[in-house]
Amino acid sequence: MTDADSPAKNPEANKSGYPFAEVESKWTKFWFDREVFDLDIQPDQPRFSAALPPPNITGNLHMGHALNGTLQDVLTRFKRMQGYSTLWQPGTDHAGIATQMVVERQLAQEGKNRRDLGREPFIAQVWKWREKYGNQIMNQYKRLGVSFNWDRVAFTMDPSYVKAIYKAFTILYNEGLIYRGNRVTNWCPRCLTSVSDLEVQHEEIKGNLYCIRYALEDVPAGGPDHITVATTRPESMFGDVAVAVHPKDERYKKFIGRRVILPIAQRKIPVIADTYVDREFGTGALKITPGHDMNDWEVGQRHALPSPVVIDGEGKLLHNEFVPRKYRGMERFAAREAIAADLNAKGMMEEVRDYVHGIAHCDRCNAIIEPQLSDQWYLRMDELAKPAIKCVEDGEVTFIPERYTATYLDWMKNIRDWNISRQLWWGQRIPVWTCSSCGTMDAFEDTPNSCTKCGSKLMEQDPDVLDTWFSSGLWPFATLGWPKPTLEMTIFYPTSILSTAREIINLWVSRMIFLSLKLLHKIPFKQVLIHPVIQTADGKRMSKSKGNAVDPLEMIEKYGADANRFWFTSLGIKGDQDVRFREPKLEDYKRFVNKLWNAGNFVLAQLPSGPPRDLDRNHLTLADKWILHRYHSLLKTLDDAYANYDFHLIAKELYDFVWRDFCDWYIEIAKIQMQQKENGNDSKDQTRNVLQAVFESLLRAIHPVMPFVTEELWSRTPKSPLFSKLRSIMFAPYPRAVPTFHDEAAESQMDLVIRVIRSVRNIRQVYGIPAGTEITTNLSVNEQTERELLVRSKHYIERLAKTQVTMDSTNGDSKAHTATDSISNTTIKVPLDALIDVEKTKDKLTQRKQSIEKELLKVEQVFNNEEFKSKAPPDKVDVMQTQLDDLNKQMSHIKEQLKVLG
RNA sequence: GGGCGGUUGGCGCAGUUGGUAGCGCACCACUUUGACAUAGUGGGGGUCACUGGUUCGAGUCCAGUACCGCCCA
Repeated sequence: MTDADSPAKNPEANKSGYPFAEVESKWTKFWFDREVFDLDIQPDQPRFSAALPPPNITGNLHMGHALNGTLQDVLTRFKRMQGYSTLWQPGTDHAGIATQMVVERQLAQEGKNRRDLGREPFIAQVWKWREKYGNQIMNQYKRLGVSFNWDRVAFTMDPSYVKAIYKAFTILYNEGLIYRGNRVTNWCPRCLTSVSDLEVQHEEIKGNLYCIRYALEDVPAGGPDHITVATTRPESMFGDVAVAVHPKDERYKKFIGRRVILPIAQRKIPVIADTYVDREFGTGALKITPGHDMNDWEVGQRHALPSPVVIDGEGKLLHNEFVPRKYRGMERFAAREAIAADLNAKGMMEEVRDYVHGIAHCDRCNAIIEPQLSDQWYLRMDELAKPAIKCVEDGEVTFIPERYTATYLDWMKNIRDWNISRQLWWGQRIPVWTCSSCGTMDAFEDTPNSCTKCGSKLMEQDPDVLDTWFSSGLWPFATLGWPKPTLEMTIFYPTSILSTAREIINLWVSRMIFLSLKLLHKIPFKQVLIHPVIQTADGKRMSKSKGNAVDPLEMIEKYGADANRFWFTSLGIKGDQDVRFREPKLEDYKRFVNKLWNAGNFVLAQLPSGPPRDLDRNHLTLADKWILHRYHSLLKTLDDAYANYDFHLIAKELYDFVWRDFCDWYIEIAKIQMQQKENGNDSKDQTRNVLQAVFESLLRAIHPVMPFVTEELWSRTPKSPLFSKLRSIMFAPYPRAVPTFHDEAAESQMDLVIRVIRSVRNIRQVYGIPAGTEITTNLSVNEQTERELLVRSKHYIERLAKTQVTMDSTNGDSKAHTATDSISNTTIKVPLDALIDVEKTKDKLTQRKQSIEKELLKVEQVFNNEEFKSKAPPDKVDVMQTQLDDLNKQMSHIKEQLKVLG
């Protein structure tokens, strides 16, 4: 920093307002050069720790990241300033499917695919990609000014991290919690892998309900010759093994146990009874296709039926004995059309109805999921879920807002076994080896040299990789070095909070909880903060594919990081579950930063260089006491707001204090005081001391929310030598409310002065008195202390209401036109003389009279109710009485004035 | 189908334990006064979605209805 950088000494810089881009790049560089973000463990201090939900390496920073990053940063900076030893763990996850897809797309452009390359070279290619682009999102976070421990950015494919995963896997495997299962899973025919229940999105699709006739093998005399089956998926019919009806369905009872002939294929299949069938759906008769439907698979298991597979991994009909020759190799939707047409031609298609239903889509590529029978690794959930439910029910882990507890518990209590294998190459390969000689299969933390049973060197590793969520499920402890007993684990685990989006509660939060409880016998975090979702201005979900997503980096460039952070903070935690993006808000907060900047430059210009002097508490003016009182009240409110994660309150309170109390009132009064001789002393020095004390401390109070502008201003603010030694404002103590600054009297006295000032300003405007015109205000006060207060505060009123003030003067009473108002025990009179337009004034007064009448009516209604007086608490009655008196007084003044005007 | 949110001036939202409805933007009028026109000052604008209940008193508590949205099946 040189003097030339200082806008306070460079008026030209002021013209364009706060130069956020320069300030941000300057301090980002400074912070990283000085390594302020490196972990600094102070074992004897209280601890605060959090793990950043690791973004996907293929991703770019979006609004959700920016919001969540800001909220965590606000908390972390706050705790750090409060003296906590803090750890905020950043990093990324390897995103199996997403990353593999990106690299495969790259290969496709060169006309290659991953199989041409082979597994090892392909993985090498992915690593190359990751070295080049994988840290993009972390760099984008820098623009937000987040105070991660940047020296410890982690990655789920780091060697130490992979060790943790293999450790976790073998523990679970050896306890029999991981098993190989053959069942129907969600299969993505585009990604060519299975995915878990949570990785499919149900979307409403307009389709058809096909009602197909399955002929009965033996037609009973006089009876129908077929059963009509309703299905949305005729293409899977060659895999049918039964027709199911409800056992109590009178229509079909007589067919149970008989056989029908599968159309086209001409295979005979039984009619079975199962309560799974919904009698209301379609015709009440269902085709059962265990190889391609999860519910059908369960029905098939119950009835010991086979599970033929008729569609392959790419969604094409198979070349096997179940599929008639004509359809083999046909794409599933083409096959649907062809089969429907053929059934129709044969008179087997009874009806085709329009039908809207939810269809599972792949979360990653949006292809329609093909449920398919396959061998997968599963994590057995019933035993793992129990303690995970208990720790939340017992309040060991709490959700904020509390209502998300229900979301979590509901999921945990109905949890199903988790498919943890993926048919991909990018990821942690499942650490299970099978001996080619003796067939022994086992899990290993490290690659085995030979079979533990027969000693053979011919060991073959399972080809699949683990679900990415399995690895991110270990995030809070694997990043701290588990299973090694590190200092970080001892000090910072369990972490203090986890802040994340609600859509990820089941996908990630729940998995971290049960894995941590199982592997470490500890909860991973004490609190889970669920932040709102940012929607578009018209309340739609932002999505890249729809092109309606707002880029936070663009917004940072346009409005500055601090303005964006202030906005994110104002969105809070406890309010709505959804909030809307509205650019004008960023404009507002940009102005707010500018306001603080300008106020800062004014204050700094007033202060002498060198360390500040202590406040002389015995020589404070009313306004001094008032601003100190207001400031310490603010600190108290902020303290409570932080404790409750009321982020929107933090933003609102800071905004109001800076703009209203500090700028509008105190700075304006400080200007007066710095010109005024008071009690024979020059009050300038004392006012400067108050300005310095409040402003310097205020910067620290704002810092967690807006690190850049506060760092810049604080670096130029005179402060105690102790503070001057610090590398950054982020290491300065967060200000605490000091009770001795609490001053109710100053609050109410200043409030009265402000109301008098406002009354005079109002008279000026209401009567259309031009700004340049001199006016005189006469105050008559029928109460001694109030009178003394106003005499003492005369200079504030004169300057801020632009008027001369006389006390108890009769001068002006003789004038024809006088504006009158009353506040508390004070009557305010402004002689208007020929300054006004009589008709216009009468209109205004009549208007005002009407609005007071309205208010009076309301208050009187309450007050005249006898039951109110007898049943309401006395202090409430007093308040009402005062209100009533005030309104009556105002009313009589208006009536008087109207009379005067004729 | 189950669970959960929301509905307050033109727009976006605040409203802690029930006690004359607030804020920002926009709007109208006045002001370029030495921190700031990205500003200052004043003003207009709402029967708090609807119905019923509890209460002296309901935006606030209870029950139901409607609409919008989210999650799970």
